[in-house]
Amino acid sequence: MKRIADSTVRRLSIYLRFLEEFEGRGLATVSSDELARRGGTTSAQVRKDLSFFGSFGKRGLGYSVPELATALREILGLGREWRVVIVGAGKIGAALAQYRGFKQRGFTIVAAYDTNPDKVGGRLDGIEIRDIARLERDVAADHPDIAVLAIPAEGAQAVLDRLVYAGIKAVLNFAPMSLHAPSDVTVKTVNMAMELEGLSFALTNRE
Amino acid sequence: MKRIADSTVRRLSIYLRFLEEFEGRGLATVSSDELARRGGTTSAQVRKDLSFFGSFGKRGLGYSVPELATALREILGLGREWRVVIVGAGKIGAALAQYRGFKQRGFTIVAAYDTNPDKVGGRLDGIEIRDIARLERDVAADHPDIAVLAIPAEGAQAVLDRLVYAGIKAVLNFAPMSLHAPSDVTVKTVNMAMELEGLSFALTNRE
DNA sequence: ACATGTGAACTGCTTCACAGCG
DNA sequence: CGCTGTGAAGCAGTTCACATGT
Repeated sequence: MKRIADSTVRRLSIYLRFLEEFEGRGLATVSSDELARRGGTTSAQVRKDLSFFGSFGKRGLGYSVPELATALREILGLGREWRVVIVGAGKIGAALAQYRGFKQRGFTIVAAYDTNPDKVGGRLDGIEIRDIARLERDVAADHPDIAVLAIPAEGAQAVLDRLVYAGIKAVLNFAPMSLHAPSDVTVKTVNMAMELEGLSFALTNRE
Repeated sequence: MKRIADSTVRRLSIYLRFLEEFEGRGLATVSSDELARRGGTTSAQVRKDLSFFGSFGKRGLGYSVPELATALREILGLGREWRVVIVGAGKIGAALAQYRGFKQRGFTIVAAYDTNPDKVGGRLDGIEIRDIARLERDVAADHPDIAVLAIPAEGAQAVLDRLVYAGIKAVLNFAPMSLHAPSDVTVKTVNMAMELEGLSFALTNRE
């Protein structure tokens, strides 16, 4: 398959969110223009994004809401359950563990890991907190699909290396750090510090 | 000033993080190549990024670590304190309130807001939780610089509108929602659901 | 008539490659 | 000589505009 831009995938997520809202309201069809207005983009962009994957609309009419929603779920790989482990049972890990958006979209948290002996054996919103020493063994045995890194910057690269070695192919990183991984491993970093500095820059440099 | 790409600003944040690490280790100079390797980019990119703001290096030698760090802090507007309010005292709000990276970089949380009467009057890591009804009045009186939205998707646009009306110019949004604001208001959205779907897509569509 | 699907044009970010300077 | 700073070239993502199908 042709390489798809990151920005395109992100917009597909947005479109899907609106389509689900429309599904809930029982709307039958939607136009690229309507999706664009909601998502803060253009109708041409919407059509181009979809065109990478096929033709989902009817000329003169628009898109069938349920059909397009189904197609997008298929494209985004949301038809199946993804098994997620959270590494780090601190505040961020805890916030993630109880985040309802996970389950809702087919992401099941199967375990959490921490170094702190006081936390190990406890639970995070019902999820077992295990000793991080077991990380490799568990990953090799359970084959989770995605790991979420919710640990301080210092240890992040080392834990990522261990996860990669154990066979993990997708990582969501909350440590404020650039991480390096082989090209067959996808790493997405969410960095609050960076976003705040972006706001600081915007506030400082406007005419 | 010439318009600076978002990607450039994000990389400046990354460079600054490395420079601070180097400062701590007492290194005197660094080359664009070194910064590039650490940050997962190219030396040409590093030099181009910096070139938008001036000439900070010495040919044949590289950059003075403390000088470049100072310059970047200046560029990013980190020389001053930014006053932040958090809207939403749930799990995400709580995780943010105790996040040490804020204070460390000059972002001071001055207040938190919530609708829940059980929470109002309480504290979040020492920060007072106020009734959200006071939002406009407080913003008008205290002039915080940045608002962090840590509330469910449903109410997010309405609260953003109130913040904009009250005069806020920078918002960090954690609600899984596309938000619309006037062009003089900078909104950065951190959307975990979207990132997870990006990972799902990557796992699904690789050859 | 209306809205999609898509080549072509455009815009802007990244990479190249080398002149310039310490 | 080594590394920066920067025009020029290359490339990728966005926008345009219109032919196409209903």
